[in-house]
Amino acid sequence: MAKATIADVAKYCGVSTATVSMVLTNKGRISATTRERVLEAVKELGYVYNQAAANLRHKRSNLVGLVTPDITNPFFSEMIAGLSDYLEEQDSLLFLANAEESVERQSKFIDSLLSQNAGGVVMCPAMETNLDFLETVQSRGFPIVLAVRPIGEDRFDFVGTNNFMGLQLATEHLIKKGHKHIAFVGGVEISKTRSHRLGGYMSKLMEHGIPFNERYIRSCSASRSEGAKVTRELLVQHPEITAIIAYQDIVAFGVMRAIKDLGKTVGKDIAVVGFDDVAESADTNPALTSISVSAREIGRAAGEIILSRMEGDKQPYKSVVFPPRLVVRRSCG
DNA sequence: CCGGAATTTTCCTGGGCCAG
DNA sequence: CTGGCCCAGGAAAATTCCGG
Repeated sequence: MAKATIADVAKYCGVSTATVSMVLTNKGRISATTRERVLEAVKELGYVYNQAAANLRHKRSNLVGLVTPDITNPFFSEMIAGLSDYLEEQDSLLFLANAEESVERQSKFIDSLLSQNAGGVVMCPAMETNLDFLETVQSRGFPIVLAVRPIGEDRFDFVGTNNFMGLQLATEHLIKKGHKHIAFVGGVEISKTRSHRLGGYMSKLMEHGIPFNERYIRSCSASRSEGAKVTRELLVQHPEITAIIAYQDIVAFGVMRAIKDLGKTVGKDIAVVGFDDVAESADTNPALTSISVSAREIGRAAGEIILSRMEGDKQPYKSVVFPPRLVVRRSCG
């Protein structure tokens, strides 16, 4: 049995499809009796409003795509929660893609968004993303909002945080507590975000006349185990280190584990600061001091921009940058 | 009988029109 | 006026058509 359409409803109660449509959308002038009959027929036939057909008619779409490099990363989960909250409030729908840092998967996803008549996309672009491709897509009327990953802010709308400042806050905090041997663990070398954070770190060292030691800088992928592994090596080679700033909280969890494994105490022997202020960070033992970047807010703001672009907002590209905050917990003593 | 061309179907909307 | 219908219109798949 085929799905009921507006025509079935119309036939069932002896009116035209136009009338049914007007009842369903609360437009036009419909008598109360007709309205009731139509609604009853809808219930009787189990008719479900076909939004896709309506969008086709309107030449618009309520579908928004989201590309993330890693949905298992709690930072992105938070961001997605913010975005999907907002879209839901606005009766829009989210299409999610987990691109895993693959440029191919990313562009394939954009192709399917286009063919699904989606209205736009929020992207946390993969690290080697080709901006020309995105710009072409955008110039053909498919709005794109870049989020989190700071690349090409001047050619697209952007929502994110100030990574430079975030690491300045973290570094400053540790320096004020008297630390001189502060390491930086995590992130992958090609990441622009990482360079910004490193920049913030170095600027504060310099400001306080602390020599920069490149052996204190270690990269690793975004996982606990990697963070732990790298930290074990680091601490064995450099026992003078008294503080570690992790590129992100997940890595910080690994850092803390490694410190414990080496028989030292987090917050007493070695201070740890994370980045992202993921929910779990308040619950670790000791709780993790972290840089909060309001991932939810970033998600919401991205949603606001993409929907307004989809409605034809032609203003120049804008950047919304949420200032990071230092959240002090026990991991720094 | 084939392959490409033309038409219909699928869904819904809304301006304009018409009959009480 | 009021209440309701006609019909075009939009993309692509499904179907029909038609000349060779």
